[in-house]
Amino acid sequence: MSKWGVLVLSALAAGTKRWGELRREVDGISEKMLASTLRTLEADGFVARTAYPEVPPRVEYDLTDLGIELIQVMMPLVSWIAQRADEIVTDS
Amino acid sequence: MSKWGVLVLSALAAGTKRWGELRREVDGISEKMLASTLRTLEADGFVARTAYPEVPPRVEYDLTDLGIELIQVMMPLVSWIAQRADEIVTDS
DNA sequence: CAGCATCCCGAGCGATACTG
DNA sequence: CAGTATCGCTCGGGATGCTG
Repeated sequence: MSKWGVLVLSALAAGTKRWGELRREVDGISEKMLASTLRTLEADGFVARTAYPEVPPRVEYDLTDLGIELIQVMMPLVSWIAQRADEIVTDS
Repeated sequence: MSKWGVLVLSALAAGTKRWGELRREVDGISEKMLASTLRTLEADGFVARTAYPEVPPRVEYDLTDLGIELIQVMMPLVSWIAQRADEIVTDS
């Protein structure tokens, strides 16, 4: 899982999100990357996708139980890295 | 940090290791990847490199305090992934 | 609105060979 | 023993344009 996976997961940690919201909230992500990231996360069972047969179309994404477990064990690491970011020669 | 970074860090968690030991213990890593991984980890301050001016040359690697902190927050995630590996469509 | 298709480029990385 | 040098290919991922 890439950097984008972590960011999308973090965004969804706050609750259900629509495609457009994710696109806006996950800073710097392209449509292509958001799409493929979501497909991967869905395939891995971390997020659930719900499409509503409406016009205009509405699609919602939220974390599965597995996804919730994942961000819970991932959060300590992420915040630790965030805190230590200054001391570390950040890669990108 | 890549997959190799995690594996090398994990190997060093058990204590000081020499180049050859790491090469043998980190399964599947090439010399090039071990070299560049170690250089990155050293630059980021996670591992310390100690070269002894002997013949034949001997170089030892061990975790710094920062590196120890890192694997401590990383371990829960790694072991969680290891446990759930079956349920997840593993990528590579 | 929520995507998919295509082109393209550079970083990542494996294999192999060489060195102090 | 502990690396460095070079080649070549794969793949992430940005830009752009199209669709139901």
